[in-house]
Amino acid sequence: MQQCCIMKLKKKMKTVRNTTAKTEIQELIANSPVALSHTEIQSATNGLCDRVTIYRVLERLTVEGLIHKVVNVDGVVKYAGCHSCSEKHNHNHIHFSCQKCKSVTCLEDVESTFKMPKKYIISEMNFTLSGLCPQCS
Amino acid sequence: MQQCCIMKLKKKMKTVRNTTAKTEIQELIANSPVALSHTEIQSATNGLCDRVTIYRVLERLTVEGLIHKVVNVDGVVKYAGCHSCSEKHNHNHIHFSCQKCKSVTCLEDVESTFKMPKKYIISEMNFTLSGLCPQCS
DNA sequence: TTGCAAATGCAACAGTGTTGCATTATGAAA
DNA sequence: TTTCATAATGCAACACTGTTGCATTTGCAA
Repeated sequence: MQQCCIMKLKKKMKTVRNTTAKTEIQELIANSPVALSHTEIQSATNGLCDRVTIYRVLERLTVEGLIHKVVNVDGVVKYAGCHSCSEKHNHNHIHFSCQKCKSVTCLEDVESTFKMPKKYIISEMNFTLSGLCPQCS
Repeated sequence: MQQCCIMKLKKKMKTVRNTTAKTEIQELIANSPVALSHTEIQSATNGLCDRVTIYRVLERLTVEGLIHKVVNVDGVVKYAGCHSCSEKHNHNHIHFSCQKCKSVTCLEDVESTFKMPKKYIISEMNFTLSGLCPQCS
């Protein structure tokens, strides 16, 4: 009886499946030097799957910690691959948004320091700089 | 003749008008301890003016440098009053977004330092921390 | 008080993201 | 290899956010 219940619980565990859409989108983001928006991914995949599927794949990849979700200065949501997150998944680096070519890049080697004097509990950071990237300046 | 031209040029200069909507929205934001979204402003003003007018007033106030436009970690656009910008209008301070009560506050006394090793030209910053505010922690 | 044009209201539109539901297809177990 | 539960997808429809055009209203300077 007890074992029966455990088996039932085990069966309830969600198993992750690898699909064409998921694989291609993940590779696209991983191989891109800049962060990509949903629209950009949709154009790049070119009818690979439905608009909604892209949203759901991006959601899944973000939850699984395989990609970063970055909100731009303009409020545009972009997704970037985890390049230096092999040891520990880390969202807390600075992103740079170019005002000319609209590219968003992760500045994973730039660290920011600041002191919080008040009783705030920090769990997430989104530091975005905006200006001109080396290509456009 | 010369003077005529100058007068014509002067006439072309856009004059700013103070309207009920602009005044009330500006006061609402100035008196709020947290940054407000368009929806929150719409609810607070309660039919004072059209939805579109609020967008246009917010745009105008931002351009005139009377309020700050802040993009949240979630991508939600909020507007905050300029409290310590009397001498010099300054957008480049840290904002804190509470995950519990959803409030966004300006941490104008917290300064951040970082070093940029690459050839980036920085013109704007959007530093947003997310977590629990003193009231919710 | 008059008149220019800044500001508004309304309608319509575009972009982004979500949800429900029927259908497809993945991968583990038989 | 085949079977099958269910994860994942496609489609339609919806909600929310922000924009644009245009006729009308209203602030303010002359």
